[in-house]
Amino acid sequence: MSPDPSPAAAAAARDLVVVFRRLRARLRELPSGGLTPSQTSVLVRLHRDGASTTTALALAEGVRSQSMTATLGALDDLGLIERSPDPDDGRRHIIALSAAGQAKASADKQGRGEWLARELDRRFDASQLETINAALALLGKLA
Amino acid sequence: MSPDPSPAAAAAARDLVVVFRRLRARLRELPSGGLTPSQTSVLVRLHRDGASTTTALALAEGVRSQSMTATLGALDDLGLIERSPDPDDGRRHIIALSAAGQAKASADKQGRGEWLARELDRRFDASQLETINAALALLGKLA
DNA sequence: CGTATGTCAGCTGTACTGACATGT
DNA sequence: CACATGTCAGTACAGCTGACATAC
Repeated sequence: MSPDPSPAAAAAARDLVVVFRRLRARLRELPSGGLTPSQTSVLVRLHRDGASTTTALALAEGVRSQSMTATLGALDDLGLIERSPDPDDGRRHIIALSAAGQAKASADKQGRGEWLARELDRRFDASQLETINAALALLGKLA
Repeated sequence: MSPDPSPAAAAAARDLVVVFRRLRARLRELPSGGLTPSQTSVLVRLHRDGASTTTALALAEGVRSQSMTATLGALDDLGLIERSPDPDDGRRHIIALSAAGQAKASADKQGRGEWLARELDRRFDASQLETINAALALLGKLA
């Protein structure tokens, strides 16, 4: 018989899922230039951090490599990335933005890819952003 | 040409999706008694807040009524809820836990339904929980 | 040989839109 | 009549596991 959770913890647990579900729905209805949310996320990451590999991208996004393969396949079909063999390790492929991918990532700064960051700046001041980042750091430890 | 987002906002935007994706994956691998996360969420809500209707539950969970219908259909098939017509309004159905649903919701306090709340209590102190709740309140305004 | 990388195929969960029957 | 409630059907997205080829 474990004790009941504190009201603060119960409220947080209750709100976490709902808040995030609503944020995702909000993101989904933004202009995206025909890309899905996960595709946009990878495109923006490549633009920000430069070329990478399937496994590294999967780790950064918090998904399995098989899931990342699917996302990269879609981006490849759209001609937004280029997969070239790593000269140092034949198992690896270097994932880099194509010229079209570069252009799309830049254009997307006005769209979904950067919407959340701009919105956070628009709605919140520095101390509120600090609260959000502190909370994210805490929640990151749970996973 | 909008200005680049602040570093704090960019970091928050970057981490938000990944942290939540990992939390969901963590939740998914917990003992669930055969229920999916969305089913558990509705079951726990009915147990906590009492009987409701399809539309009210959809609002509370932040989804469309059609999506809630699917979740309720699954719970109904499992015999965990009962849908009875509202005597005051023939369009509405009262959604209530069955005896089996009551039992399952109680048992689930040790499982997924309450895991997050217990974990929050275990890992964090009152001021950290306050930070998390403050951040969730802020993020809720975005959606 | 065992290990790591990447891919393909198939499955599940979740929410969506559109269309519809029914009751207020 | 317009409007609200709930349902069914079809679709999209995103993650998963298992199996496999290839390279270290």
